[in-house]
Amino acid sequence: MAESKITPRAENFARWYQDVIAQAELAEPAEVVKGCMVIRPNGYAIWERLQAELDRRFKETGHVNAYFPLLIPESFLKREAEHVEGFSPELAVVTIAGGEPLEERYVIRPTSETIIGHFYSRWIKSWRDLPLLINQWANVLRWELRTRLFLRTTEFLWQEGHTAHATEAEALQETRRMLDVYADVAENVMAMPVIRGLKTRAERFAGAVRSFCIEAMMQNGLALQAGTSHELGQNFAKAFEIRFQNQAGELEYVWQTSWGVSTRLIGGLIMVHSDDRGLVLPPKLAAVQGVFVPIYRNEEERAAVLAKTNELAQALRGAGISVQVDNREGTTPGAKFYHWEQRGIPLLIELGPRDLAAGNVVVRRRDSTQKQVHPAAALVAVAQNALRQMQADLLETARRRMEENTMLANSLEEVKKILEPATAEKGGGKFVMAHVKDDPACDARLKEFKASVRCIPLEDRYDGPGRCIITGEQTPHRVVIAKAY
RNA sequence: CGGGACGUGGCGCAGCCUGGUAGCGCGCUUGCUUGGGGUGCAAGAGGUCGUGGGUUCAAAUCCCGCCGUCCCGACCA
Repeated sequence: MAESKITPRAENFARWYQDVIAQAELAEPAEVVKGCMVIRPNGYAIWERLQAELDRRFKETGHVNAYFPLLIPESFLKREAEHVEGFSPELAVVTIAGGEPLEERYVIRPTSETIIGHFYSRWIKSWRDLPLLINQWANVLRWELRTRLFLRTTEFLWQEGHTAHATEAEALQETRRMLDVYADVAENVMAMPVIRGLKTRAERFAGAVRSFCIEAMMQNGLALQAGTSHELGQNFAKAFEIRFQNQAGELEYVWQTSWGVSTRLIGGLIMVHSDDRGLVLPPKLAAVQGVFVPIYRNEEERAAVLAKTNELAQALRGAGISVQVDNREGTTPGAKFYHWEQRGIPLLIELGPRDLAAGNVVVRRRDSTQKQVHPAAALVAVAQNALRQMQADLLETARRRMEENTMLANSLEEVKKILEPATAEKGGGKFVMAHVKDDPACDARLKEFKASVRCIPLEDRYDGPGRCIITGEQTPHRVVIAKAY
């Protein structure tokens, strides 16, 4: 905490981001393994809230949780050609165990398609076994060259859903359904607007037929892939011999999907909402939605103020709002205000002798600089309303920012010009909508100036055919181009 | 792996150029004080200066090696 009071983001966005994490006590770089992180209780509470929201939706869609091994025989990875090619550069491999070199090496899972495929081949025999809808909460490890807390760490926490279906149509439907679940959580829980889309062939998951994603815009205009849902076709089914007997008695390969979101979401949350005073948590994600700061000068006032504070806190809890009373001694109210602001608590509620005498409370929303005085008797309704409104406002603000920073371009030069000032600084980045063919050669051209096709949006507002700005060929869609994390 | 910077109490840094046996801010501990936006004062605890070697009467400081970290690029949820 101390002296660093959050670097103004305009000065250095990367530094600002790290400061928010530090001030809010969310995470630290691990000291033992390069590029890993220690998620502190404040950060983990956010993850638990996300888990709860996701799990609830998974249950509604009929998924069950299971767990598969951390170590995967290297030969499993090699069975799907594209998959191993895509992941081998970033694998950590176990070569020695029990004091001796292993005859077969194990990789630490970068994702679990292969080992789950291995078991699915044993579990699935009949059409009656389908669909198989399993989710796993796990840690995975990818030896990335560069890391950034939450956004790209060597080890990260995620959920990975792995499903098997009898038909291609059903698998596609599943892929889209889970993409919608992700968009729902991003927008309605995290208040982070996203664009649903399809990845280009160059960007799709190694081993997938098609990859769908949700893309979000950070406050500096850079893009963040916030979740993916893959249509795996029969690629892994063929590699792992996952077959079932259909109702006609014929043996068929299953159609699979996989989908995941990770602790990266927390990074996105920070970069979308937080400000120079620290973290900003949307009410639905805050484990603690409100904190009372009692104010008093002497024992008599202390007793009266604390009594009233506790009474109001109970009333809020009774209404389903999670609140805490900051009754620490030896810390001044001002210090407490800063403390909770940095940690993103949505509502700050002051109660002092003046309020007590007038029957009031002072309420401030984290996303506002204004204090508002309300009758204490109305606090429950005021708090409920404020939390609801704050949730809506955060989404609206972020959505407006994304729309205002999205522009159309009709040539590669225009794209380049729009993205040129894009640096790590606030407002530098943009989303550019342009016609680009789904062709690896086009992806390569954009890469020349560090941009990429983030997705081919599913929403139709930017839709419509046109000529590719690179090849001149007719393409059916405008795509989202941006610089990304 | 290329290009840059940096390793000094828990955190952030100064000291290094011009060698003389380590200092500041924050945090922490104790006491008083204060309390409606980071109270103030006082007294404390805490460091073999990343590491190995060299030069020297003497090295945080100069020289060489190694290790590690961060930033920029290639890779990527």
